[in-house]
Amino acid sequence: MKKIKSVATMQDVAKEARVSLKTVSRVINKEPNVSIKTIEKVQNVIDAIEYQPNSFAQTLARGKTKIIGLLYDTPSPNYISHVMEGVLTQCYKSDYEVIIHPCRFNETTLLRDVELLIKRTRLSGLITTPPLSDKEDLIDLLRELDVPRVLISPGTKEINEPSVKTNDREAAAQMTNYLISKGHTRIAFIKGHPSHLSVSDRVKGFYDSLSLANIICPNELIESGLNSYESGMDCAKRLLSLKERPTAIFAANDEMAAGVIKIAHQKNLNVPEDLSVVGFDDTPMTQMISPPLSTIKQPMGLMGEEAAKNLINQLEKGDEEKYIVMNSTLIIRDSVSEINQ
Amino acid sequence: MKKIKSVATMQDVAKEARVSLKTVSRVINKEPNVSIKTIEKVQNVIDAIEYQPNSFAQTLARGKTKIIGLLYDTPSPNYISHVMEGVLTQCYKSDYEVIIHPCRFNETTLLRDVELLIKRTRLSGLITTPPLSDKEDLIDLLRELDVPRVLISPGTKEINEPSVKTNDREAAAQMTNYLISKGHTRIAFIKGHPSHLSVSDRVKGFYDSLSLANIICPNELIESGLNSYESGMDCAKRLLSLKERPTAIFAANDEMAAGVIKIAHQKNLNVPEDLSVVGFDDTPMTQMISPPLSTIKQPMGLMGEEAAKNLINQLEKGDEEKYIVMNSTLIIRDSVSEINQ
DNA sequence: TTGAAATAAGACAGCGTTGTCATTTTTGAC
DNA sequence: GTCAAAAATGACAACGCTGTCTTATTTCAA
Repeated sequence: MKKIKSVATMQDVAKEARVSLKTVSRVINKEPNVSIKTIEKVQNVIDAIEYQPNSFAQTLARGKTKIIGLLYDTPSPNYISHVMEGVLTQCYKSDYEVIIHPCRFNETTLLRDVELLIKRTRLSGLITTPPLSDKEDLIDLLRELDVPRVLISPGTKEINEPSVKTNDREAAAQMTNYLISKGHTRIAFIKGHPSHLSVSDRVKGFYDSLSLANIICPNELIESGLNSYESGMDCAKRLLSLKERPTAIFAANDEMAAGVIKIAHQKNLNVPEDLSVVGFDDTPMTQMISPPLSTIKQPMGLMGEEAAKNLINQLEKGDEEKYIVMNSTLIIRDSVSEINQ
Repeated sequence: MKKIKSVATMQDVAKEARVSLKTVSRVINKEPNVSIKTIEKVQNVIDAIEYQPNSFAQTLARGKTKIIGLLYDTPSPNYISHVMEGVLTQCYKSDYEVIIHPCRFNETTLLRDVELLIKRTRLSGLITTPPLSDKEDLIDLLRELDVPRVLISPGTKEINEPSVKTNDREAAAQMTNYLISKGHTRIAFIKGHPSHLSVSDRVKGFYDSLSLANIICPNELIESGLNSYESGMDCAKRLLSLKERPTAIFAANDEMAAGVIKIAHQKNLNVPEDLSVVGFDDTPMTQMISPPLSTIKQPMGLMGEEAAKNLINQLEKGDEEKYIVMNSTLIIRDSVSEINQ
């Protein structure tokens, strides 16, 4: 059974334009040494017959792919879908395909899995999202396999890898300043999941701000959550049972902050009158709870774009490791009130 | 510069196993007419040198791809990421790649865009999500181009296309029954965005239940929202200013329901004591607002899986159009209370 | 034991590109 | 007008696999 050729090939273009295959190839890839006249001639034919290069043939002939992998492990749907959108837009512009690959941080087969993915798809570069960006054995593997990569929001500072991060520490400090400016001095902090370094590190900015203001934060005011709504409730229960209650609670993400508000209401505390609460991430839900939560917004879409841009530059121009830092911004809503004593 | 061959090729396997290229190919593709002895011999070599077929060469030789496209247009991040996960798992199992493609429903270039996507990537099948599943000119295009396809949650009943839907109508009726069973008779409904047929159609189940219970619903109790939190607030403002207020409000999605609760609180109405509210979708936020919202949960991940399964069956076994209906389930929380008069 | 049918294995061309190298054409200084 | 250098174009193999067709081997009834 003969295949019916449904789409035009380079052969067709060449014949129609009365040039060689190679010349068409040159035009398509914008290689030098083609006369303007020829370029026009060929381009006209390409447009006329709507020729689209066969990327599989290209890949085979070139010996390398134009595919970028995006690794993720159930961060919030909100986070991943925005980052993904950014990556997709950018890759689309540069003619790269994206392969989205869900992973399970804890599965023992993770490394093996990723290695197979790389071999199978021959992808040419990889973007990781938290918490995978902090998984050292994974990063080691990529380094070993010599896979160009960009890590989104790795938690560790010293990491020597191309990455895109936000200035969470500064933003957390700003938010703390804001609380202090409202008169709060007894401020609690709920840290994030220990394996989500980028989240659990947010406490640093908190300390920065406090020490600048000469406020000492007793240990009892620092809780460790697991990023979930439920864990936020648990931490809040403890914090709000303290003999001397905090007047404000800063949670390392919005879900936990929502848990705090829930418990506050259960204990008949009004937010923000009796207790100020702030979160981190600006998930859509923050506008729907009451009171609307003050929080910090990361430019997630842009981070995806920057990561892709960075990676593509590595691939095409051989640009070396680059660290990009983007700005998170304070979103002030109604969950904080002034304290006057 | 000679390329360094980093991965094994079929050639290597053939040489090592002392058979022809074609025989290796047969083993890999599980073609008949290979002796068990040979299969084992070849398989051993494959395992030993960790050979992975080059999918680009395969594709080129076979003349068709193993790629499935997933089209989406900003439904909620929650929705798309779950559906995506389902599609990915299923495709992964069957060795298909997935290309995720964001679209803009309203952009005039949409059709052109999708056509280019198809030509460029040579994808062999396509899955659409709402609201794209209802865009007739898009579906027509796919039919014209003869692209195998599965629509997720198309709104129109009569559509003659392979699809995966939920029994939203029945679920909405159940939810209404539930409200009626709690003594409510004056129940309002907030419809969804008109171009999201699957959402805006949810009102039908509402009517089904009412007429079965011989309850007449005056027009003033039917509002049209736009799926957003804000539009939910707008509708609620109107509904709660009615001379005779509804005792319960059923919103076609959770965001709008959250908007209703917000307005109720603003008007000093307690939910559920003074007003019962229910939603649709079971977004995570429903557990974090107060009170936690009763709602309807779609098996989003499974829908993605089924859609992919359905499509792959079409592609490989030539199975014809298939309509799959899945069950949505009621999630009862604390936003409804009994009425006693 | 023979021979025809069934089964197993291989040779080779092609899929649609790009890289390398060879060839032709153009350019411009003298 | 000449000729060397530069620019433009082309021929052809290769990328790694699969489809088609051919050939070798095994099976088993008579």
